Amino acid sequence: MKQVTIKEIAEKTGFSVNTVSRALSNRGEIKKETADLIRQKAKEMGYLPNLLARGLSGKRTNTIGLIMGETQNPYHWPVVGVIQKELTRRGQNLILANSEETAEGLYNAVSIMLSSRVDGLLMFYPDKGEESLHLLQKHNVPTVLLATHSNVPISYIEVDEEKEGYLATSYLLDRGCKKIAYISRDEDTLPSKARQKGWAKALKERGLDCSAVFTADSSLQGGNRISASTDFVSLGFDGIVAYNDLIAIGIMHNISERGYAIPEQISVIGFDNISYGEYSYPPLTTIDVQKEEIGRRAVEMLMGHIGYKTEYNKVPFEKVILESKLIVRKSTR
Amino acid sequence: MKQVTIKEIAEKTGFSVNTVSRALSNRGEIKKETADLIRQKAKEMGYLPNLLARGLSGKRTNTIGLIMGETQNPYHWPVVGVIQKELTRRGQNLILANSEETAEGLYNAVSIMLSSRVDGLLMFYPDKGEESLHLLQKHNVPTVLLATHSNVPISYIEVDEEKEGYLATSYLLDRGCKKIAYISRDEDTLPSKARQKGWAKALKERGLDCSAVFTADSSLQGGNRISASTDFVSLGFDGIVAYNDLIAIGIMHNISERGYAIPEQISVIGFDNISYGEYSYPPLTTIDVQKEEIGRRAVEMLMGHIGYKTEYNKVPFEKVILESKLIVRKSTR
DNA sequence: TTGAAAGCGGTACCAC
DNA sequence: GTGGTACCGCTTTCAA
Repeated sequence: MKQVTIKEIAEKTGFSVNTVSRALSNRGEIKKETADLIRQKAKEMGYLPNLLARGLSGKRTNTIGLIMGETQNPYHWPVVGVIQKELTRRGQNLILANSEETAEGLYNAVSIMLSSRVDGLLMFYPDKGEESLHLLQKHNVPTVLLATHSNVPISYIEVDEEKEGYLATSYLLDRGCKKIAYISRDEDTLPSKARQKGWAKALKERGLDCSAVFTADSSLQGGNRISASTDFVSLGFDGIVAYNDLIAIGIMHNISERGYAIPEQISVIGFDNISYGEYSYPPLTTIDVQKEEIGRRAVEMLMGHIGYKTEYNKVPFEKVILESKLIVRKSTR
Repeated sequence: MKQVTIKEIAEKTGFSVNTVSRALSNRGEIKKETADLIRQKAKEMGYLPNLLARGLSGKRTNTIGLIMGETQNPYHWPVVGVIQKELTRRGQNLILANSEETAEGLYNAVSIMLSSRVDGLLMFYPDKGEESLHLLQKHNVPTVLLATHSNVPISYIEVDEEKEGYLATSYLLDRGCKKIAYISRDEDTLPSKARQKGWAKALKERGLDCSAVFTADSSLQGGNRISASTDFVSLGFDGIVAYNDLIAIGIMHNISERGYAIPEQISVIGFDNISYGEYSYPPLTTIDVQKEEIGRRAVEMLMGHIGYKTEYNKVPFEKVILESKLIVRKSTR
């Protein structure tokens, strides 16, 4: 079907395109009856605004870009879910792209967003590809980083991962663990390093050795694999701090398969509090990151920045650090 | 930063906007040196095409819409993942919207897609809101439904859920189960009904009663809850066919907590083969739906339809039914 | 092979 | 309050 345009509505109603335009975007001075009549007619004709045209001529596109990385990590979805909801609620549309977790992929994704003339951008930043961030800055696009920060002054909502690592490790220590390994993620990312740092700090405080660092893919399989190739229990470990829940659950699976008892012989703790953790075997003790809150705050902050930008033509720098808390379940003694 | 336009490039290079346009979208006749020179200059100036303008004047937007429902169901993630990858590979952009799983939400989502002038649409159809589908038809937008079908002639990729239900139930029966319950999802959706039908068919074939239908939310919690309020084992059930893996895992969790042994006292089987299933306790026997394949085929089909439409100005109707297969793990005897 | 000019569907500014 | 009109940035005839 040929799309109905405001011009056609103008012809049918006898008003000018200008008047029709204002009636349909309820803006500017216009008599109420005129507006009602036009809207009525528009509805009848099945009019749907052309967002491309609107975005091209207007100052804003009412479109926000979201760049994801690991689509398969359950951690991200609750964040994406609230972002979607919050944006819809505010009448903003959403364009999605993926960084493929490479610098090049990120650059492409950012370029697409820029080309799409998004009003603002939300991204899970894979802490590589600073040039992408510079590009963003150059184009002056309001951006909020989700659950990370960068060296470039771009706003972000994040969590204090080092503190999380410290919190988790201290808990294991308090419960009597003596030899605790840290499982980092494959590509050493900022959050993984930060949690490791917190882990090391807690161990050092008690005069313990902090060299037992292993590496796994950020996935259930990754956890399973590292445990399959490394028999933590027989190596004398009685505690494992895994970079995230996915890895932790993978490890637990393998440890149980080997016939060891969790938490009696070894405690396992993860991070993120993904929904599945409550249903793993045993239910996973973890550090809860306020995922929904990250999404909500990020959208709020972004909208604020967009407003600020349209007013003063510069985008502010702002940051928020959210508190995480321990969720004790059954994988730790 | 002010965006660079082709007009500016035209001024700098001394060519006309037309020539620049063709050089940048490598289209039409143009001397190679001219093109190279223009592209070079464009790069230098940091030119990024304005997709809004391009979409407005051209025939296509190179943008595909994706409408999701349950963002939180892991079942969807791999599908979305490949869709994203496949679209990126083909230079297509992605707009995301959510139906909130209501007819109204779906209608809004579809409207946004139409307003965004997407070339094509992919959707997880929550089998309600036929009017949304009619709207789509009216606007002649190529659409492929993911993992469902509808009464409206719109193309789809789906699985034969009834057959799946039959397959799962028959397996339990073959392994000696005598009394098998079906857990449907809260809102009786098409796939849930279809699997139930298959379950009933298998039972009837053996002259068994098929009235034991319970209902749960499509979530881990939902499964846990129904099992918490209904002690299946003490009611004499020795088998459970759950609408999906999420519910199945939730139920297993609760059954284990009650102190019953799976599969010795009761077998549990799910559908979808989500990644958690391999790591649940016990590892879940399930029916594998080819999730990546659904995404891949859907994109392929959609692109085909878009091409067809630009040529003949009508969108074809096509359907694909994918085979599912049993994955035996440890939750069934 | 290249250029001029007319849209694409809206918005916004300036008259009336 | 309403209408005329010049754009927004790009593609697409049609000429040259």
